[in-house]
Amino acid sequence: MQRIETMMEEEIRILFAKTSAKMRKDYADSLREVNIYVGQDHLLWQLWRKDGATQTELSELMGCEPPTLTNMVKKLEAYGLVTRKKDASDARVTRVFLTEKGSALEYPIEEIWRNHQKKMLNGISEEDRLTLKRLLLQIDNNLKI
Amino acid sequence: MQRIETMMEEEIRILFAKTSAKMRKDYADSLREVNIYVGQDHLLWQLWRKDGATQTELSELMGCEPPTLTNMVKKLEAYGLVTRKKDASDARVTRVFLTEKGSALEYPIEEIWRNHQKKMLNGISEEDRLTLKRLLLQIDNNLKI
DNA sequence: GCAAATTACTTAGCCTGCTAACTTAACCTT
DNA sequence: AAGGTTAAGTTAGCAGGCTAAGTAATTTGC
Repeated sequence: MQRIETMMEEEIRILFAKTSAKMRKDYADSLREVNIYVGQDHLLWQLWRKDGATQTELSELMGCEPPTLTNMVKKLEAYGLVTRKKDASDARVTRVFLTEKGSALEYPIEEIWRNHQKKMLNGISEEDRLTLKRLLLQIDNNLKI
Repeated sequence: MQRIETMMEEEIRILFAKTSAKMRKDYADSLREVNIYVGQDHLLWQLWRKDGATQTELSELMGCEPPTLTNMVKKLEAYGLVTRKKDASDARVTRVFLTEKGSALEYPIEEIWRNHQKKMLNGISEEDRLTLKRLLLQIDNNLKI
């Protein structure tokens, strides 16, 4: 009994890691069409919702550490998708703005999202989707602290 | 209607990415206790099951690309956890073996796994665990090809 | 039996992502 | 107003992970 449960937990852990890695890989392939890497779309998404956000705001929204954001912004700046401007009222703060090229990616990337979601959730009922969502939230919550 | 479904899919996609990133992070913290990085435990695990596996076998079992494996093995070799030996019958093949230090990590790392699984699945019923497993398998399968 | 194709692995060069340690600017606090 | 603390970013250095291109050994196919 105990043995079976332990085995199942192991399988879930491994399955979870395996599935999320595969999702990421599959997604990376799609994003290559628009010359973007996984994670960068997330940053752009935040800017589509709030252009001119500060780097601290962005790293909090994205759930990543400040150095990760610094690097990513630098790269997107090198690609010509965003620009950085120092905040007028607080010289410590840097705000990130979309360029025209960065804004133009919104629709193509949303299209990639839609396709990816459709592919990933194919054949899964509405009820199961709700359950999956609930379980993910619970796991997410279990990992707090 | 359509709008709601689209939003939910977006949330699942984002939630999934968020939760798996958090799992990885939380897990990385635990593994730091034994001076190991996420992914390296997976390689060691394969060797505990099959010491002396070839690199191609390992990269297939782990679902990663050969260069990823080359790098990881190199690092574990530098740490003194594994050694590499050329195969006698086929000079192209490299086999990976555990050192004593590498074997010794089996129990501590299994303990970390158990704790992590317990924490992650806390409060989730047996039925829900089965559902989660089924959904993960389905998503995994959807992403094939 | 020898050239061509395949296999196993490596190298180089990107990327995300992390921690630790640092800089600079702003804010308290006495 | 000087000195310490906090806050926002950066730099350096290390991981995993990828693709593209290269090397060397083994098969295959004529």
